[in-house]
Amino acid sequence: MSRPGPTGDDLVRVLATLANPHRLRVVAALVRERNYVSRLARQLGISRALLQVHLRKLEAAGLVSAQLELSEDGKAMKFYEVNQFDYRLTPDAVAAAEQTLSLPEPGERGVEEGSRS
Amino acid sequence: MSRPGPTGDDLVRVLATLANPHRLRVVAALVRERNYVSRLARQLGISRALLQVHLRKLEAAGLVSAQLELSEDGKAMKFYEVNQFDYRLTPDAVAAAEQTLSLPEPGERGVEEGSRS
DNA sequence: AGCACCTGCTAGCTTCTCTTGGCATGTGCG
DNA sequence: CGCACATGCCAAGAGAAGCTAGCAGGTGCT
Repeated sequence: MSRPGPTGDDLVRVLATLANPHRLRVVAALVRERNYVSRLARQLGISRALLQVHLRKLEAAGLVSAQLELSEDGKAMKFYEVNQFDYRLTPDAVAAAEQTLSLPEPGERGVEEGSRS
Repeated sequence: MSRPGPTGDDLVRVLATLANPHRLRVVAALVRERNYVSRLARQLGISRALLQVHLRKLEAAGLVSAQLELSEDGKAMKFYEVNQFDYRLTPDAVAAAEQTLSLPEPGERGVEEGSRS
């Protein structure tokens, strides 16, 4: 129950987002501690530009969220933290999500069978 | 407990594999019915070559498995079916998996802090 | 033989993702 | 002012993924 079941498209987006070592590390790091971009970048050992891209994707997928804050010494820092989420991957869940996928594109198929045998 | 918790790399592989509309449809189709390549391709409306690539990836990720069988009329057909799987995606699960990721690559970070403030 | 169906492989084009490097802005401090 | 640190954006190259088209082999039926 609980989740109304994510849209097929949503699921794909989330999976694609999480299917990356860097983003996995980012999420893990944010789970342990709320953090701001520059610091996070230093800790993870990656460039800010790169981190930002990943954070952007994570945010777009709804996995993390950010809020701009001012440090004591007046600098503006963007803090990120993970959102609560819980996706379950099972054959049935996949089958359910599949039904809410957007257009496969061209013509449909019904039962294109009926020839041999 | 149950699941020993998938390796970070495993998780990434599975997520990357499932993060694709076609593969999601393939899995969904196989959940409903065990099927062989050519027929599945027809039903999904995609080329065999393409389907094979996706099936290969799904198999590599351990999500489906195949077995070669002979139809009554002697033709060799490769049947695919979904494997039982159950991955859970939560912040903590991600944090746990992250620890078993292979080499981030270059130098580690410890506490590269310690400058300002 | 010719046709219908099954399987498998690959060269090659196209498209998307990742990642770097540079540049711009703003604030506080010596 | 110049330095350190924070944010943001973007052009461009490298590499990975997706997809098509074509060819190969094999079996059974008419």
